[in-house]
Amino acid sequence: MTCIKLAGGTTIPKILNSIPHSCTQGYKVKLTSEQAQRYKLDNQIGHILRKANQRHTSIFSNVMPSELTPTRFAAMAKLLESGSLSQNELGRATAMDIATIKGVVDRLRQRDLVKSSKDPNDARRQLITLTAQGLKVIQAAMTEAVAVTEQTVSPLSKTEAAQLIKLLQKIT
Amino acid sequence: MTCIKLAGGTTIPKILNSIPHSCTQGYKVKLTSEQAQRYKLDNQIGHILRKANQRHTSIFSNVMPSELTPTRFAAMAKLLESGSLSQNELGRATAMDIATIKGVVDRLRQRDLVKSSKDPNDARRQLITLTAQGLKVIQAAMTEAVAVTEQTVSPLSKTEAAQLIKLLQKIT
DNA sequence: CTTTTATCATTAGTATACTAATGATAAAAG
DNA sequence: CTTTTATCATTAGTATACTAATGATAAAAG
Repeated sequence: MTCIKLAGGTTIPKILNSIPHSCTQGYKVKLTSEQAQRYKLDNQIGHILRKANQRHTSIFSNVMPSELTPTRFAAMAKLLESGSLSQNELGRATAMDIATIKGVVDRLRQRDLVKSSKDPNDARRQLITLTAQGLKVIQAAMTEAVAVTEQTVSPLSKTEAAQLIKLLQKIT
Repeated sequence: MTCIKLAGGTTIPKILNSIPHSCTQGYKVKLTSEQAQRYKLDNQIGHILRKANQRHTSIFSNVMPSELTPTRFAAMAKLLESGSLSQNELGRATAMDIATIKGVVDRLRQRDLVKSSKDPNDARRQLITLTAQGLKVIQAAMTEAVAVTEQTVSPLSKTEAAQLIKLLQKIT
């Protein structure tokens, strides 16, 4: 990359000069050399995470039936794992806040994949349960989920895929 | 994990038994042993990606001024890198589809961080440009972005962080 | 030049994903 | 038992993130 030298010895990418004239009035470069290194958006962890997530979601929707989204799958998979849970418990178990899990559960209910009932032991709680149809759907989806994961990590070797999962879990 | 044995030699986690009675009518286990291995939601790459992304977004909003979100930052950082771009070009450069980038640009315009003008050479295009204030904001934000990245990968060693970025880029 | 195709941007609709405020109920503290 | 605190769920609001349809304009094909 072509760089230019600033007073003080700091260099920044040349491309900075391409910002429009109207914006450069009183423009003062305050980037440290470290920042100049990290400058590229495409090397920022957040941006890459977002893009990786995007690709996974795309694979998911190609492989899975249209009634299932990643969050709906997560909620149903967790219900299969754990049995009935209150709505908030299900949210915590799938990393969704109370407002998000409510929307997900509402849409699953609309499609008759889960049902909710009052907890007899706690009047505050809605117990969320898989319906018979929901059970069928999530069982079939578990098979496809394997394919989604495989396709997502297909650019990686088995060792790399395991390494990636390990590292991601550390920053979660 | 406690497991139970099925006809055919396949085992599944015991916890499967905790699904409600109403759902187990006619229940047939169809999981392969491979699926039983991959069963846990928390080992699925998609789920971990989603959670890692969640943590990053949370760090971002703690560190950055409230007027900036990850996508707004990405759009403005790209404008700083590349100068004026058409709305669609900016979307492609930041991995946002046309509808998403429109919303982001609209909100940046509302806050007077970017402005748009007709491209004199192509009547279809809106040229998006940083405003003077937008330039100030994104420059200050670049400093903070370093902190966001550092905090996000803080559970990792430098080697691990570099490794993670390399692997993520491969599946993007 | 005219027709076809591609690109650009907008709009309506659906689905996450969060904050903040609210009211109901349960658990803990006194 | 009564007060305080915590938990549960709902609601309104804002912000990504996508699909699909639409109309305007530009580029390519004929």
